[in-house]
Amino acid sequence: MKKLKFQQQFNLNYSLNCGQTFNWTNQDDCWYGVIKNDVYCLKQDDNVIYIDSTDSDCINTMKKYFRYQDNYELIISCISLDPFIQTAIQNFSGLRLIRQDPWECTLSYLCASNTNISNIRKMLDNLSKKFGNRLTFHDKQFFTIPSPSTLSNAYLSDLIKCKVGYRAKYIKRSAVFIDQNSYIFDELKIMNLINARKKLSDSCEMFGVGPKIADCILLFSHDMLDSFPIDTRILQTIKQYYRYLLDPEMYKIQNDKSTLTSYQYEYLSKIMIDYFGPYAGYAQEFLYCQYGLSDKFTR
DNA sequence: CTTCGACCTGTATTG
DNA sequence: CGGTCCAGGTCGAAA
Repeated sequence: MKKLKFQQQFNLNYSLNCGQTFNWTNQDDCWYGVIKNDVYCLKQDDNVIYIDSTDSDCINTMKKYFRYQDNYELIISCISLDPFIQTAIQNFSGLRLIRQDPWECTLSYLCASNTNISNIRKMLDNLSKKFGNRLTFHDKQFFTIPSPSTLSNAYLSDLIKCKVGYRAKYIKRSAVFIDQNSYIFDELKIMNLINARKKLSDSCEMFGVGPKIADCILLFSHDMLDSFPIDTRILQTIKQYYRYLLDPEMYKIQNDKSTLTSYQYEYLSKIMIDYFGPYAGYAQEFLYCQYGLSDKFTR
């Protein structure tokens, strides 16, 4: 059992359970999860997390994973721009962005289109059980996220058995592409958000990755903290609370159920990033959580 | 550029 | 108990 003390605010539950990452489970009063090829068991007490793991270097892994070096207070002060987000920040104080492995993140969000969080978890769980490596820890079984090369060799019919539906072909083709072009993730890291999003969603063979999922990949696994993924929740939030930021001439998103065109997406993204600034991604995460919370209360 | 429908699946909501 | 809708969107076709 090792300890990691955060100097600034940190909340393990919010950070692991807010829909950034999908392969942590709460068992026996402890968060269990797999990163790369190791199992981690995490508990929080005040600003200390207690770590039990198969990873001998788990402290450093956790520091990277939870963005230990981020100046949280500074980031919060940068994005605390209006009463609505201030409320969200208060409700979810200690929520942090997570730094995921790029392929794990890509696979997760390939599963995320047009579905809900519990289903995303199931899809990833099925994929890991069928194609990942089994790990044993605390007499429990865990499975690694399957590698690009494993999934590139998988039969489409076996992927479909994992209940991923029409996403199977996207997963297969993206796995083939990443397996053969793994340098792409390094290339993206030195690009700016706009170009990286364009590259991921348009110009490389990442089928199933549009602008929203590209933004998630860039925010959660490429350190692009300005990335502001716009999903249905965030779109509703913008419509309700940030409509005043929009140019009424540009804002023609009246019909509720229609999804954003890429042109509209890029416009809204630019507006929100201009507003929230270089840490817009943190703002997005608070707004995302706030929407889920208020949703529960109004039901 | 936009609009439209199709798309797997599981749960919740209707009637 | 069966239809229907919706959930962290994307793709391809059509005008």
